[in-house]
Amino acid sequence: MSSEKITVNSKTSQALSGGSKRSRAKLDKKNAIMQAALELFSRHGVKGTRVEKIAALAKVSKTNLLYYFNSKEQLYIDVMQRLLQVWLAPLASFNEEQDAIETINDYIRVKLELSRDHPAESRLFCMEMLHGAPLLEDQLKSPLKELVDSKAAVINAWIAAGKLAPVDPYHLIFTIWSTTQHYADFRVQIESITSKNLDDPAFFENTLSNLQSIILQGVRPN
Amino acid sequence: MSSEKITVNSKTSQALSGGSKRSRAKLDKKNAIMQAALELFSRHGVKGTRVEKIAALAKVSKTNLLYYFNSKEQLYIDVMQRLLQVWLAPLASFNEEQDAIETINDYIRVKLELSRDHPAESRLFCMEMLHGAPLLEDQLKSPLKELVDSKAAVINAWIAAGKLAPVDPYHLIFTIWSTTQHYADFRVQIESITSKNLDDPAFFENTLSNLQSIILQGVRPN
DNA sequence: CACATTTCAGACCAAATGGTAAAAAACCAT
DNA sequence: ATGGTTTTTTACCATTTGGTCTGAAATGTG
Repeated sequence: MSSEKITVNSKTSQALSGGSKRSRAKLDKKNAIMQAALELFSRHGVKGTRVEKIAALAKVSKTNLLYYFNSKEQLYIDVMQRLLQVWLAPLASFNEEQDAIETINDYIRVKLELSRDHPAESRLFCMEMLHGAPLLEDQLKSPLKELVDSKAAVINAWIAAGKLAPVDPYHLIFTIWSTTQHYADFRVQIESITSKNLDDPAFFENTLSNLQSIILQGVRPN
Repeated sequence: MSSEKITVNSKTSQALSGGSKRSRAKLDKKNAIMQAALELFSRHGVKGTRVEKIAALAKVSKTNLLYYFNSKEQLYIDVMQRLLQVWLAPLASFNEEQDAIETINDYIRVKLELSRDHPAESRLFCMEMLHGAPLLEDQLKSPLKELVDSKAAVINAWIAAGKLAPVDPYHLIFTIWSTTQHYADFRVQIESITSKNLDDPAFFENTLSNLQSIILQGVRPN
């Protein structure tokens, strides 16, 4: 009860007086905690992560963490909430007026950059999916479907205009999602097999051009 | 100690007298437990799964489960062990003498069938990857790399013979893995967006032909 | 600078849960 | 049947761990 009120108050004060010394430190700390939580949740799952470990990684005490977030579950929800914003943004750039091939190439690049720069987000999203995405039911169901539907319409328009080969837009989107995210989620496997990782710029470019080539041209000769 | 001996004895008796009433029931029970464990582990992770729940799903008592498997961790290891055999088998069919296009098409189909028929296996494998695959370090590192290396050589031979467009074989394999497994691991998302699932034969064939088309021909027109 | 308010850390608690001990039941060969 | 072996159950324990309580320290303000 009381702690809930505190959380509400803190958010309000942040929103109102964004620059005070206190609320600044508070915000920094919350961010540090969420970052640490994201890292650990995405590796070990929510159940597999001890609050103590998150606190240690964020360099705060366990009690202090619980002061900012009412419970581990609440922290998880907050982390997922923020994650979704980052995660669903890139797709919005699909636009009928743009060049089809270029847009797809760019999208593949952006998604692969996300895998390189935000692997924890990718893993956590993936893990939530494996769990059956219980708490994304509302978040995802309606808004995501509408977003994808609208982008599928764009792709269909490209196809109708002869800019793309006939393909089911949904499967194309799934293909781009899966191939790019794979490099974050299955990183250990990929490193084990190739002895490289996406942080190596050469490997990144090589990966990118191969994915673009496969998705655009395919592997059939000629 | 003593329980370990029991396990060894039981395995021996199974191997020697495969048909006795007891060892038969025992084997059935172990299978039921492993199946239940696979299902729950793949959804909630090892930490997120209570032994009691596994037992309930397998219709045995918790203690009885612990009688067959020394610990939850041991059960997990056994489940992963069995899973790996199923999981890595299909790749072995790649063969230089076979037709390149046909082999790849077949492989995509087999992998997609696995996603349809063994989604729990796919999820558990995926989850283990997200965790950093700690216990696959030895299981996977060397054998898998060698297997993939040898198949990459086959693909390179196909390319040299003009049967395939020039592509990095590793990225091609990763692409096939990621796209097909995606339909098991992100099932909820895919169902949410398309309102279909792989168990629908029409959707399965549609998915299959789209994946084959993208990977072989790409989406660039003409 | 003194007082009120916010923030923190260490001790502590209680529930959840993996695992054990020992007895009871089921089973099988002789 | 019966003696011994294997499987199952009942009762229980010990640890882990999310979360709270309390007193102290830091902080901001009139």
